[in-house]
Amino acid sequence: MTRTPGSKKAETHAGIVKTAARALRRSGAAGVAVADVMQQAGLTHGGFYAHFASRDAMLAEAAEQAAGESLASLTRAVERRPHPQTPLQALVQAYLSERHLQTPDRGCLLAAMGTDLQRASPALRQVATAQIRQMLETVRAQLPPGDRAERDAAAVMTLSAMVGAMVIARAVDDDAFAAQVLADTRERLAANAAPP
Amino acid sequence: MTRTPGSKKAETHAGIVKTAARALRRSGAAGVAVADVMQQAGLTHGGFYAHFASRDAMLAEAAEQAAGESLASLTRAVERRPHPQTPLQALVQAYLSERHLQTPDRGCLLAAMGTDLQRASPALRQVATAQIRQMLETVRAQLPPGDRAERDAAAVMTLSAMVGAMVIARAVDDDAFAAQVLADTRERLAANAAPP
DNA sequence: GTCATAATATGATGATCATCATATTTTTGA
DNA sequence: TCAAAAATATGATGATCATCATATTATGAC
Repeated sequence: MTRTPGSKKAETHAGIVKTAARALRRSGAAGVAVADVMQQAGLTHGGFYAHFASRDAMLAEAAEQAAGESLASLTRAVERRPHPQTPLQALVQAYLSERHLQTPDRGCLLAAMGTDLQRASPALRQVATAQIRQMLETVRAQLPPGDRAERDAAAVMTLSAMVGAMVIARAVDDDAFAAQVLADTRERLAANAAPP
Repeated sequence: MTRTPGSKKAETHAGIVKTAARALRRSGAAGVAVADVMQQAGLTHGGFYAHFASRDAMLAEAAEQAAGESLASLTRAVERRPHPQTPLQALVQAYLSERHLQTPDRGCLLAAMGTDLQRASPALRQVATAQIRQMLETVRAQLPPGDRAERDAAAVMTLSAMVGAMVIARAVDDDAFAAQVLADTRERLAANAAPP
């Protein structure tokens, strides 16, 4: 009835979701093929519907996994920041880094497939909405003090700029231009955060 | 040999491109089907390859059309701004408007399918890169004076925030939240632009 | 070790889609 | 008006893909 102890199914399921979370960021929502994900997870396509009600359901789980991973990675970057850096600087630098630019499949879901969400299934959008709220909360927690509305607005603007800059940097076919977009946005966000 | 005067082919071609420019923003790069575009343009699918070497080639032309349309619309908004508004305010308000939120197929290409570009054909990326440079130039032209590097950086940050905010606002499944994201970003960008 | 059952694999099925070959219609120059 | 050329339509073809039906294999209780 409930899950037998020692059952392997949950592990297999989690493996598929992890694989799908990478695929979703590498290929976008429309680019994820059920059979490909199963193969990359070391399985064949047939067992898929023993794990998910539909491809959409898998994508929703994958999105949650992906967003969780990248939020954890940002939090880690803030915790392990080198001494002179403020928490906000650490967060912004980690997000707008060369490393993040080059590894979409390990990074932020929004930067990888954010524009697919406006066309996505309700389940996927719901997951994404919750994750966006969490990201905003994480950014807000690093901001200097101020009244509530002001901090909220600053968090929204900061997250928007981070996401937009990464979308643009990944879109262009000129590496130097991409690097400049990231550098300029990092610099201006830092300037905003610390007005001396 | 060259185009006969009075030939209708160029008009038909332009019509297909215009239709495709809408479809590209409505459905994303992966969602545009050749036969659908042709039908929406009032034609059948068979003639397609008399107009384009491939689907990719059509998408590249469509992207150029789309970006041109939306840049023109932004420029118009700046020119026709009501009196007390600065040019930058007019631009930001037009971009981060409820109207733009609701009509992706008439708006900014980046907000509609920006995250597809990292996976797009070289031809499409090249068009997109050129259009991003033009958008940056347009933003820069509205900024208050300052040295060159400073204005460039401010333009990059402003465009990034505009694009990111629209991507986020369209992604979420909560209208009030979406409106708040736009409002907060508008407010903070205005504050940045006019530091008294 | 054996058997019931859970988990996974094999192998369709029908739909969608880009592309192309060929036929038909429209246009144009005389 | 009429035929050559241009433009568009009709109708494959083969590929990809989500989903499902059925067969096979692995697992754990006894």
